[in-house]
Amino acid sequence: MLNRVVLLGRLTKDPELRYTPNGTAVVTFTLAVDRRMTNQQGERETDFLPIVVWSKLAELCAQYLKKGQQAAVEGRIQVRNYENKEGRRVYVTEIIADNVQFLGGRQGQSSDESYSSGFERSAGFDGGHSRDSFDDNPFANDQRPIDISDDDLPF
Amino acid sequence: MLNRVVLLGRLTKDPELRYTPNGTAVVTFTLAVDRRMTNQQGERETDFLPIVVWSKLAELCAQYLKKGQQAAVEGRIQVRNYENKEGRRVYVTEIIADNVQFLGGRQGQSSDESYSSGFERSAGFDGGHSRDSFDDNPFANDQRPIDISDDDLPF
Amino acid sequence: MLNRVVLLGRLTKDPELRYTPNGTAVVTFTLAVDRRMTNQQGERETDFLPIVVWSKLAELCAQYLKKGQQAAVEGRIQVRNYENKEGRRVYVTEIIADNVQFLGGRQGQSSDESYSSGFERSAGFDGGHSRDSFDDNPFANDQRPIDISDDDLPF
Amino acid sequence: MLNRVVLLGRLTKDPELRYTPNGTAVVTFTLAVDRRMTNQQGERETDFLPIVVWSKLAELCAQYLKKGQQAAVEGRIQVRNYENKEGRRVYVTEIIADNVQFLGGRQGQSSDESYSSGFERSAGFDGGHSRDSFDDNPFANDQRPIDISDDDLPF
DNA sequence: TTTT
DNA sequence: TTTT
Repeated sequence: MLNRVVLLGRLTKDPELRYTPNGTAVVTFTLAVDRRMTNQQGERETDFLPIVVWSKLAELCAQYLKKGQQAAVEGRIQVRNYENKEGRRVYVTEIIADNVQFLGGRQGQSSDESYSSGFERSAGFDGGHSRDSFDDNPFANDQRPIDISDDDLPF
Repeated sequence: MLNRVVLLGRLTKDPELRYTPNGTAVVTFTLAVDRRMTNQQGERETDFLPIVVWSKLAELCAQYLKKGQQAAVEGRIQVRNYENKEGRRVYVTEIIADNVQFLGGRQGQSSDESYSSGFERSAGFDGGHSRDSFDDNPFANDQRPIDISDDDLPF
Repeated sequence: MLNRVVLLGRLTKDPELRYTPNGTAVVTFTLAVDRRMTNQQGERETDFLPIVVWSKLAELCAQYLKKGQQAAVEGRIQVRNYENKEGRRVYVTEIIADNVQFLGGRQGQSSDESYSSGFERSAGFDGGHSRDSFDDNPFANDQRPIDISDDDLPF
Repeated sequence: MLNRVVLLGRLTKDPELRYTPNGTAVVTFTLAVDRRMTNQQGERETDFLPIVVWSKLAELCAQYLKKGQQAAVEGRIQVRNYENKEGRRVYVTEIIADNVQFLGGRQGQSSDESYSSGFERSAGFDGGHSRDSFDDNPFANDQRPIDISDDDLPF
């Protein structure tokens, strides 16, 4: 009915660009959004929110956004679910963006850093964690199998 | 930094009111929000979004909102995580509401229905389902142990 | 860049449907939106916000919305300006809606009331007021000459 | 009831800081927000939206925001009206902000430029225009008499 | 697991 | 100029 989200934060990594079998572009990235209020211990916490962008805008994001850069994201919250290898239904909450504004990157942005973030990514997000443990992590949307169905298209 | 959500939908059940050890009220409910677009099969899908409301507003929600009623909810998206009994970290995405507007209920609202939904609630939300299967469900926020910590307070 | 508005309020009158020379539908109405806080005198004030809707959605609004009904409106703020008959530039702030949700009408809604509001409308909105006094009123968007230009189309 | 706005744009001038008789800070500035769509002539238009910020946040804005800088603004739309010297009621639409995020300034930001924008301001916003013509301009909120009433406080 |  |  009415489902609108506006976020401002920073990319935790370079965006991941993929294509559906039909050739539609999809980009995913995580936006680190600081909370305005500090917690009881006086620390500022951060929410890590998974963003999904489709089509032309996806390609623009892949081209212009990099790890550490600020972005404003507008879209809607959506819940996707799938069955993991243990036969459990896993629910994933994502923001499907229809407007992304690229804001200035971080100050000392060197191409080195960009490269290294590319490397981190190809080396695997998941580090020493087992694949399974991520499957139940709703933010591990970058880990899901490459076969994005064209059913996921939001239009 | 900037994290704003506005939703319009219907309650899937009566809200659940609880209190922290310190006596702060918390209400949780699920909002069924229809998507604007139909999917490839021409069906209109629905997102079920977990809402959390604190303090005075929580008590107003518990008092005035009932299963099936429409509500407009304004707040922010937040991610909570905890360890389930299998030692896995489970992530839960919720909307922490700071403004809830009560819109007209459904037409043929009989007190019977209200009563029965009240009964369901006091009888336990979880019914015949196993505890485990809920633990990895990010929307199963009502299933988490009764001991809501005062650390969860968003102010 | 990013310009998003979400409102919840009531129509002060039936919507006004018009067509551009090209045949595109435009609907305008005013949404009465109560403020959450009361003022220093303890009164609850209301903002009267001019809404503009184009195309198919305009026709749906004209068909389903009536004076007194609640609506949720999503869109963007826009400023239009024109020259009045005294040669002064007049600025008008409006919300260009791209999503309107029709919420329940007022309780005792009789067809009589609908009829009478329809009558008021066809009898002329402007009543005994002079044309001039409206021209400098930014909310008098319904008073502007019937010749809506196709340049006003937001797409 | 529900009235939420989120904007992303650039300051057209340095913010104007003033104080109510009671000593509460108010800052006003205009945010230039580009439209996403170009018009029929293929030009990208811009909306100039008047922002008002109160209290502590006002002082932070005065301190950190400068002409040309990007800001994300969250708040609500409000309509104020007053009588101009000709006895006409003038309506002013403003965004009352309750969250302002300071984003990177423009590239070559020299203190010179800041100074010059300060100068422009003290020289008068109004340039060669007559006072009267501004009075009917809803964006001329910086021109209104210095006597901001404490009644304008939004809390 | 779900609302109309 | 206004809605409940």
